[in-house]
Amino acid sequence: MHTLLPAIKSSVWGPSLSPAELALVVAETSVKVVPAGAYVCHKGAPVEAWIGVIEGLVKMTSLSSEGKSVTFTGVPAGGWFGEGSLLKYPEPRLYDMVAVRESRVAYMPRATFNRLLDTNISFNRFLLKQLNERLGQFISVIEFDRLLEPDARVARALAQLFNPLLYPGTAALLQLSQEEIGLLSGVSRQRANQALQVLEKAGLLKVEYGGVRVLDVEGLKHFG
DNA sequence: TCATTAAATTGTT
DNA sequence: AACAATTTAATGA
Repeated sequence: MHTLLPAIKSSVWGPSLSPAELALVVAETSVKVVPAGAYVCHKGAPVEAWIGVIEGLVKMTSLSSEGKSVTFTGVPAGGWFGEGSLLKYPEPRLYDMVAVRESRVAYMPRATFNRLLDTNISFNRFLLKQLNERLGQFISVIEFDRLLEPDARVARALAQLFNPLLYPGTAALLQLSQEEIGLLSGVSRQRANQALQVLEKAGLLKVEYGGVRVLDVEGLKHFG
C-alpha cells in the first residue's frame, strides 16, 4: 500500500533498515482501514503481528467481567505496539485494541518481526527503549488511576500521547474531540470539557474546534 | 465562489 | 443525560 512506505521511513526504527530490508518489510506488511469503534486486535487472540498506527488513534482497553471497559492508554499515528505480546508468543494477547476514530493500521507478520529481531541491531535497540519506556508509562498509570483528580488525569493522558520515543512526530495540534479525550482519560465528556478549560486557563494548552493545541508538554506531565 | 443544509463538536444546564 | 450554540463539511446553484 502506498501509505505504508513513508510511514515506516518516518518511524524511529525505519531508517535503520537497508533498502532491501525495507522493501521486504513493506511487501510483507499489510495495511487495513479500521472504522471508528472497531477492533484492531482482540484480547485472547493469538498474536500474529506487530501493529503500527499509520493514521488515526487507537486505544488499549480491557473488559472487566461485568463488561465495563477500562482504557489504559492511547496510541496515536506513528506508534507501534504489541512487541511485548510477540515476545511472549504463543501466549494470547492480554488486551483489546480499539480504534477511537477511523484509523489506518499496519500489521507486520510475526515472521517479519522476528527476522528484524534476529538481523538488525538497531531494531533491537529501538525495542529495548520502547519496552523500557512503556514500563515507566504503566507504572505511572497506576497512580494516574488512583490518586489523580480528573483535571490531572486529562493532563497526563494528553501528555502521554506526546512521548517522543513511543510516538515520534505527534503534532502539537492533537485532533481529538473532547469525547475522545474523555475516553482516553477515563472521565466523562463533560468533565473532560471542564478539565480542558482549567488547563487552558493554566496556559498549558489551547482548546480548538475538534482538538487541542498543546503548548506545554512538561507542564501537562507534572500537572497536579 | 457563494449560500444552504446536514453533521459533528462544544459549552452549559 | 439533554439541550442549544457553534463549527465544519457537503451540496448545488
